[in-house]
Amino acid sequence: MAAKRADARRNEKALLDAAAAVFVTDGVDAPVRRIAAEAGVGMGTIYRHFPTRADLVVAVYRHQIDACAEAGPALLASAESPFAALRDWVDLFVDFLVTKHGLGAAMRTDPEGFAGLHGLFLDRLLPVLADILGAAREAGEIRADIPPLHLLRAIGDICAGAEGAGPDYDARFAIGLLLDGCRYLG
Amino acid sequence: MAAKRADARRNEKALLDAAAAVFVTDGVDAPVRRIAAEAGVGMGTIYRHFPTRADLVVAVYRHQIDACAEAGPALLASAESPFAALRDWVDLFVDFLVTKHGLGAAMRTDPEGFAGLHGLFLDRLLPVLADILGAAREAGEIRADIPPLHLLRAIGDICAGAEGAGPDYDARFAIGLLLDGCRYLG
DNA sequence: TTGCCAACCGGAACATTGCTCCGTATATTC
DNA sequence: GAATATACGGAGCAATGTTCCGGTTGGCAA
Repeated sequence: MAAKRADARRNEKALLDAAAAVFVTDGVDAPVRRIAAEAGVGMGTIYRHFPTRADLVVAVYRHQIDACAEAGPALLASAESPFAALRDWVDLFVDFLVTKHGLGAAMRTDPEGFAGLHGLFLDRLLPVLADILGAAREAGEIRADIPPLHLLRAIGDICAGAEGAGPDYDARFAIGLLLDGCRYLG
Repeated sequence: MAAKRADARRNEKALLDAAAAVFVTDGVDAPVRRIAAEAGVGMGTIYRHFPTRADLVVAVYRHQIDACAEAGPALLASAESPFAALRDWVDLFVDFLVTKHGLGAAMRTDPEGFAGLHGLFLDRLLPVLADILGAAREAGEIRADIPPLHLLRAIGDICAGAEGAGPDYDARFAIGLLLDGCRYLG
């Protein structure tokens, strides 16, 4: 594992910065050429560093996902109850998602390509949500049969769909409904 | 309003049939050329009859949406309770959505273009859902503050996201959670 | 410091796809 | 059967993803 050349490292960082900026304004579907231009590099360079668009997306968002994951235990410790912690953490997750224009649609259009990002979500966030759900279940606040995967996906899908839904629609209401559904004991 | 020429009518029907077939196999994002080829017409013809892809999609799915809308009152009359009718009708809606590969992603990628389809959903389905929700509310089965639009969108988004989610994920579970959330009284 | 080579870069070139435009063909009418 | 309006087909343009290779440069050895 030889060290990369200095120009390679420089270009990689330039690409990450450029991609982060362009993703915010143009969404994750932004043309490759635009990202390359923003970074001041050629087409070849972007494909050499990030063979697929998903590789670039993963690299850009990885630390944000990590931050969300790491906030879980703290919320569980500080919140009034496990269910309150669940609400807080879901809020955090939603905050992350709503700024990612087109991410959901992109992941749906090209599921194979985004397997890496999908895996990142599952590896980092699913255990955190599972812990919080477990605590809430033990406290008797929610039903026993809520699979964390189902809750996580549904929240992600609702956020993805909320984009550009007009001002009279609030994704958080539907997500609140979902969480209330977890507490419906029948 | 002069009558269309015979060949024009024939081609329009050929296009609708071809589009319906191609949408099932390749999704609503299928290349225009493929649909034109399947119908045995040229590029110009498809764009003359259906200026935008959404026009074609709307034409293909309109009667399916109508059928779903018209089933609402019957379900409300025959089901055990308004909430049971709600569940039945949502099942119908989900059945419709899960076979429309890529529809959700397409509507998200190009919200303006699919305004027509979106309007169709709102015009035809929203009143039906509103009626059912109203009956359930009057029966005291659900909360009073559930906006039909929010429920409809959330269901659509979850279905859209469920596509290609792997065998260990069931969109209907999350949707059941959503409906249970409607009955959580607090 | 200088020279060499592997690593890296840039962008031209190709493939796919959405969409338009116009010369040609045909249905309809008289 | 001729005239006319309508419709058709597909070539062509633009945007974008992706690959490939000749040229360039950073890092190391002498």
